Amino acid sequence: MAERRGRNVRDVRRSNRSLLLRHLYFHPSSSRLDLSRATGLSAASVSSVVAELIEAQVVIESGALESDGGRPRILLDVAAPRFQVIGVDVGETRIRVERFDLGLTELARAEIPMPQGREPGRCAPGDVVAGVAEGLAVVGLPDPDSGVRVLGIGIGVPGIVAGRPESVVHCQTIGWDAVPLEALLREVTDLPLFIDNGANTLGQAEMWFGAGRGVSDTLFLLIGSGIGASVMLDGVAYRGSSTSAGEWGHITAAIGGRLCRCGARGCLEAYIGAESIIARYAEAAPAADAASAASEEDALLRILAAARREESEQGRAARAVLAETALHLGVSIGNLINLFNPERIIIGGWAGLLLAGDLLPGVREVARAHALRHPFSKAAIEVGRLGPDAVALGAATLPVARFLHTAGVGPRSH
Amino acid sequence: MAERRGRNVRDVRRSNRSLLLRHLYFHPSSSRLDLSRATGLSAASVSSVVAELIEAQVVIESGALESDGGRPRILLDVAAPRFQVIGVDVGETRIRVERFDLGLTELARAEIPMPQGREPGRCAPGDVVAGVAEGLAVVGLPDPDSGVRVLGIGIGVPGIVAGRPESVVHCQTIGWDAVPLEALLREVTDLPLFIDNGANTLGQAEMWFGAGRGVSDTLFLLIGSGIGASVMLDGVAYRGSSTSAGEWGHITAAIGGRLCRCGARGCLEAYIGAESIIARYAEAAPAADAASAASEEDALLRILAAARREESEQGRAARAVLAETALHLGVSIGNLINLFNPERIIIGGWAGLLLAGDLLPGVREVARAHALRHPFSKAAIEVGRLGPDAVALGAATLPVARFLHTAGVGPRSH
DNA sequence: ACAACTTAGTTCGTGTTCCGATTTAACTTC
DNA sequence: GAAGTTAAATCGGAACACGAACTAAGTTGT
Repeated sequence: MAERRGRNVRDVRRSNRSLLLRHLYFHPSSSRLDLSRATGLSAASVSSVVAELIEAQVVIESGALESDGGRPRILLDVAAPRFQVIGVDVGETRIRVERFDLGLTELARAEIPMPQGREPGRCAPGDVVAGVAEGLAVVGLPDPDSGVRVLGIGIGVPGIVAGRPESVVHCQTIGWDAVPLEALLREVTDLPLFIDNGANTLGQAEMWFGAGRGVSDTLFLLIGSGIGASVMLDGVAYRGSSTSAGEWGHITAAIGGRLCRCGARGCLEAYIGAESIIARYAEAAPAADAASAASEEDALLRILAAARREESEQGRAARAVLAETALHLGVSIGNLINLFNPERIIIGGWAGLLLAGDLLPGVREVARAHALRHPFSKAAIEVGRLGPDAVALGAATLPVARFLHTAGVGPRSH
Repeated sequence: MAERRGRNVRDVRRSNRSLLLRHLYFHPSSSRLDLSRATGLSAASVSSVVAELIEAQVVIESGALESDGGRPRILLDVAAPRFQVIGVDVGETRIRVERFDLGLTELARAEIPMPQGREPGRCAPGDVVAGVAEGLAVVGLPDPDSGVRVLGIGIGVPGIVAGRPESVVHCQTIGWDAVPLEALLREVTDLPLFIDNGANTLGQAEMWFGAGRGVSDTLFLLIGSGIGASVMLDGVAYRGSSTSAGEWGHITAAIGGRLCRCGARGCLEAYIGAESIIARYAEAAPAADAASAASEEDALLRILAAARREESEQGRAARAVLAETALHLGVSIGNLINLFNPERIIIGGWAGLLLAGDLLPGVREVARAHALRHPFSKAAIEVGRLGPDAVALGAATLPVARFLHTAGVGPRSH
């Protein structure tokens, strides 16, 4: 128990350097005095650490503020253009690769469709690696002579990421069992790799730039074709003892209930995921036109539209299916509130964003009825702000987070 | 985000002092060299810090090890007899108060029955305060001239403990809403108070001295008349944003299901708690003798015995009720494994310990069938080792934990 | 126009702290 | 009793944050 190592006097500097850099990253254009006040460090210490960061070209003086009666403040900023990161979103149907600068301004992007194998929803690890390699080639790298350093590649995948130090990916729904993705990808790149669950990376993006800003205990619910969740405790993703925490999709919502694509019965995903909503509607209203939809997104939009048509048979069927979805989502959110006592619950994913418009009030009410009063009153249930395409953005935050943590003195080739 | 304060060079000393003291507490009779090796601190630093702790009379030299060819090791120990703590278990039917030394060796105990009010299961806050005061008087305090310092009183209560800095207790089942227990108790004692949920304190006891030793991510499930849980992440209780995390009893196990004593329908407690088991058996086998049992414990024992009688009507009813209980417990454990990815799940509480003998294999199997393969394979489902009476012991760990954290330099009257 | 303010940032001396090297302490073994 | 061995203490050096004093770079008032 409590086997943390003893602290060194140099750890103090490391910790303070990282603290100042993080503050500067999330509060751009601060002066040294701002930093001093925000962190509690003395002005002398801030001066000293900032000088070091400027010396290392991690921070730059970016201007000065108009004076109001004294010496003007010199504004500091992270030297965002000098560092770049790459974010990858491995989806079941396509791979998206984006290149960003340190400030996560997008510089280039590529989208590679996945070859659909014999069985739908199954993709070979080799195809994913090839797709990532192709995407990396398209987005390119900065000119090696420019002095720009690429910090690493963050990758969001639709499965459980386990194993240390080499990441291994499990995903029952697409048939991956202990795929050594990190080792496979190392064949196509030398850059540091940061692999995480896609729900986690999307949640991370919302924490940094979306509905989770400044909140520490947050649950991010990703509702797409299937569903997943990311548990953010104390501002960072909680991973559990073997990095698979937050597997929300396959908790049992109804014993002996509907068959799920994972093979079990009564999984929550079989009531909330878009695939299941579409299937349930097709069962309830066989004559409906949803089957002819071009995509899942299109099909879900048609169901939402049908639900608004008062008198038709299909309207009744659509309303029943959506009501069942809202009921299960609300109950599950109530349960999560009791278990985790979060400050905020964020609903995201492409289906979640589509559904939230019509369903959110009902979901809130069901959650209220099924949660204890006290924790419910502290939990805000909100909709994600970033859209479903932020998985790559969130993945790119992973190398950035490492950089901020090490304050640029990590393993560098310098 | 990340608004931690800057670190000081004196924080290093504080942190190392606490680290060494904690190590010494959990690994008694270590030498300075043992400490150095275990913490990574240099021998010089260990010497210096230990000298300080000895000077402060927090640590003593307690002997020497036989030499094996060189200077013998001097053994160090925490000066346990110089410090005492008090643990209180506030139950629905009785209050237990125990006095311990720092090593949590019991020195005195008292058990005060609670006056049963008009409605069963409702107890007035005033009665609790009076009961605690009476218990404190019985266990007494050390002689003021002895130099023994009492670090504080830890209190485990059956409800949600919220509020800072003054603890306020909510409990829907016994009718407490925002009871300012800390303020009320301050009327009867001047000692520092540490109030927490009883499931948390019992879980804490298991973490320090029972089935959770050395494990960091653990869920402790308390099954008594009602049920509760304690979520231990990274070795300490996770409390959520407003300290009510782990409210496992009133998550919804079946939508529109059995009526729970909290007023909602389908709560897990209505399927797993001893009160519900007894009620369900009484419904299924009205002729049974369980109703005449002297206590809930007695009633549950009779149901377990009935279930073992092959051919009787009552045996079938008992088996059906217990099977339903095992099913819901297993499903819920499977869900918790998916969500939290714990290293260990510990079943405790008086009813949990009684049930585990017969039900555990079935519960494990159900959990396996309802959890994802990967996280299930990492989670051990075990039975608590400390018995149900360790709530007071666990409560007493709270002031001890604070003492170890501050290494004896906290707010002292010295 | 120039002194008097005002605010931002730097420099410097001081006190803590950990650490490596060396020394001292306390044994055993030959 | 000399040599060897292991444990612990001591000492000087380096890293660090901090407070106080100081410098820099403006505005304001007369």
